Amino acid sequence: MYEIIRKVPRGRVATYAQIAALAGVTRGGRVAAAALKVSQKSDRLPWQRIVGRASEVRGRIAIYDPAGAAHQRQLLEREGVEVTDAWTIDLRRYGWLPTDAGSDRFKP
DNA sequence: CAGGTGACTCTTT
DNA sequence: GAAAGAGCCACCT
Repeated sequence: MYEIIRKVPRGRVATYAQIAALAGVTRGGRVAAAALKVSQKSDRLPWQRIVGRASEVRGRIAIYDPAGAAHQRQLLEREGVEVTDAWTIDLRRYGWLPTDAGSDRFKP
């Protein structure tokens, strides 16, 4: 799962459910979230690019801790992702399409 | 084996 | 569209 997360390109974001699905876990949003929660800094993951899915076209920063959320926001903006005042991201503009990185490396 | 949990999300109002 | 509620899945007690 970490390998999949590392494939999300700069300036793009993916949802927890999306990561889980690519890892073979349908409706495993919470699982992906848990995986990130226990990850260590040494894992060098672009964790800031994984967001919750607020609707069909909107992603939302899912960090509850205000400081952590602000941090994620800063990291995203630094790489060109626009985050709204409501802590949401337009997935139509910044959402990652797995085909971008060649999903062929994933074997069911 | 039963029950609880959560950086989630899908469906129904 | 937004707001609730009910699911869901891997893990841990």
